[in-house]
Amino acid sequence: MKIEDEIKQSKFESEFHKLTINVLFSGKWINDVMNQFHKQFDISSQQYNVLRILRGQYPKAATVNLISERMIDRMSNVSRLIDKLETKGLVERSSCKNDRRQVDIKITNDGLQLLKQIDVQQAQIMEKFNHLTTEEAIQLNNLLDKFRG
Amino acid sequence: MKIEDEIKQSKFESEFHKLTINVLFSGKWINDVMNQFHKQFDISSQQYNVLRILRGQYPKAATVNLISERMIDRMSNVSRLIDKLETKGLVERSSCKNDRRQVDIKITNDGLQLLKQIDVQQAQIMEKFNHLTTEEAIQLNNLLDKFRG
DNA sequence: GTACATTAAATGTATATACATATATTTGTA
DNA sequence: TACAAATATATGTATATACATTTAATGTAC
Repeated sequence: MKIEDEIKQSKFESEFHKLTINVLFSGKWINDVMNQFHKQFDISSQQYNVLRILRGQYPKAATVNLISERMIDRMSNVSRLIDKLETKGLVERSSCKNDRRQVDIKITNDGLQLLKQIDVQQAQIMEKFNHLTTEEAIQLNNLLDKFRG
Repeated sequence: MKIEDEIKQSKFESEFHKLTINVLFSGKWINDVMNQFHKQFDISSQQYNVLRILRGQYPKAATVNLISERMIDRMSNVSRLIDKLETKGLVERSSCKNDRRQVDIKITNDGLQLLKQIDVQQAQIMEKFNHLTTEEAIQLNNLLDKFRG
């Protein structure tokens, strides 16, 4: 569906103005899709993002800082996200020996299990959302990178 | 900057998975840029979006429903956004004669003035952010529309 | 070693958001 | 007409987010 129709606006000041709105809208759209999907697993998309980062480090631990740097949403409050995940038993904290300011965060077996469970369904659902060829996806990735400068 | 570097992730499951993250990231990125910019005018990007919609209708009034349909972020609580704008004297509410359930919302002169003031600076700033040719912008708009399906 | 700046993480707080529910009005229909 | 269903907006509430501040540990200059 064209962005003009999505937000019922027929005219834009320029192709670039339209693009700004299109990027904003598409970001929110995919964010909603993901949030909706993750809800059934009782985690937010941000929490999912943290779990993915921790699995990427596994079996090494990660620090709050490392997680922040790799998150899609930089503004997130990682400490409190970790609180939530810790309460659910999906991650565990332990103080870092080398630098006692830091906190080592590791994904638990339960966390890894949950991700595995999500992976399967996510792959299926993402299939349905993929309306682009690989060529087009590459092109879109490159244009978005260039858009941000 | 490539998305790989933005979130320090070198590998993605597929070009499409990377794309999902790229769209999410780019949306949040432009959202942050806009929020930061609008802050100096003491309004949020959502409030700005509402003002733009109201200017588009001017001198006609708009209803809460019409605004909702045209907003970039559909999930917004338009009633409370209008509260904020009304307090600042940028919009005014009046009950609709034809249908007393509806509320007529109109941008005030102060609201129009503020938008005019924002327009000038926004155009300048957006210039700096435009790293694409018109051809590329058109292409990116089309690919995003196709991405959402 | 002491003093001061820097860094890592956590916390406080105000505002924003998501989602359910309430209130008022209108519409459709028996 | 009466009464249920639908619609438009507003409100209640729990959670999330943005941003400033705090606490603790480390690094650095003297």
